[in-house]
Amino acid sequence: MTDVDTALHTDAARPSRREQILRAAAQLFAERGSRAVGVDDVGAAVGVTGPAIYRHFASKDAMLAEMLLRISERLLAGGVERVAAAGDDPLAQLRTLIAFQVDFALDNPALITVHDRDLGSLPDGDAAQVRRLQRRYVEVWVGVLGRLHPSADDATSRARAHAVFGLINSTPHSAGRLPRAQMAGLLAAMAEAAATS
Amino acid sequence: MTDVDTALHTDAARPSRREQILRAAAQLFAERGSRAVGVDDVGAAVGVTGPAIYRHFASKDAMLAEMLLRISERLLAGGVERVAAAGDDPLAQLRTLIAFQVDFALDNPALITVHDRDLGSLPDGDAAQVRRLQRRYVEVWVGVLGRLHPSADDATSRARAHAVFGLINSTPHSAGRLPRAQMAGLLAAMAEAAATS
DNA sequence: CCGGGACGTGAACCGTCGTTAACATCCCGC
DNA sequence: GCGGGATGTTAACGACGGTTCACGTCCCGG
Repeated sequence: MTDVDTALHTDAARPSRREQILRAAAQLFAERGSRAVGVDDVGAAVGVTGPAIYRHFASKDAMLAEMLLRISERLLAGGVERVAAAGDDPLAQLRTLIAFQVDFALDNPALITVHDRDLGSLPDGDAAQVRRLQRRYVEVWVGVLGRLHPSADDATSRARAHAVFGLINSTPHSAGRLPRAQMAGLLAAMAEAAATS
Repeated sequence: MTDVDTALHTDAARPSRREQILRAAAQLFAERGSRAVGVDDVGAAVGVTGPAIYRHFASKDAMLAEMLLRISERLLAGGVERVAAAGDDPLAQLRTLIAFQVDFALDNPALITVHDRDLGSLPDGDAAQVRRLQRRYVEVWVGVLGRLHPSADDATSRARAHAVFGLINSTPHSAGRLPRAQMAGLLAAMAEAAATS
């Protein structure tokens, strides 16, 4: 299909418009919150007027939806892949999961912020889909944490997982103040200590 | 001053209106985000029409401002007080800080959520004041963490503090699934492990 | 008992913002 | 080189939401 061709061309090859828009929007949404950012602001950020956006997205909500869906999919896919590649040792799996999440959080503090702040301003359908993906990602962690703490029930493992997410996803609050490598090491060490405690 | 008298009377004695409104607003803001909540919604939540709110608050922003200021002040005051009461041992200080923050996070998940999601939708002046209070609270933690890790610089301690906040403040994401005492124990243990790692 | 302040109400005002419409422009393939 | 699709622009529409207004009611102190 020419559809797919075009899509591949525009989406991947050149980082063109649509992608620029998504990136700029992510930045703005993270800074001010999606509801506080106007279509005109997003347009201006890529050197275009507001309504021009509707050539690339059906609506503002659709923009936010695609953004959140991508993040959730990336996290889930990455998590599954890392765990699978880590062999059978739960501790090794935990370490690779932590490293993965830390990298993501350091590379995309803006996405982290938007991800859990603006989920609520999403149309019900999309919100549900994002939540499904999030839940599956959490379950990956729950599995690993469960094997690491055989006596703990799933509810405890889930709470532990959320706590570790909170720890690692603190990057938007403490960003840039520390060299990346140092920050990565610190977060990884803290996360592992917390997860195995 | 009659001012103070009245304030004390209305604010403390009876949990009347103004207070009801603040509580209801906190709940709604936490669920949907302050910008997605209309004045009418807040009014309806306390059995009153929208405009009635302007008998108690100068504006919607003023409501949010008072909410965030109170939280920040409560945290700072509580933190300072606990540390002072804990003697000289940095580990004892850390433990009491953690217990304090865990209690707060478990008692007020809604406030936690609003606190760092809606700070951005605050008039510049109020936002700055809230940030000042936050900073001072963080500094309390930084002091303790610094004494606990003598070789670490302040930037590291600050990052550590934010990470621990993220860990403990994960309560809105994993609320209610675990009995409170169990959740408190889990979070405290994880936080201590992370902070001392 | 009566005058005023606290508290509410419904209606109207007005700015903001997402979205659409009508109209250009540019460029690529036939 | 010509027609059409992709991409933008400006202007306008319509809804929503914060805020104000004019008007009631209730109650309490002199």
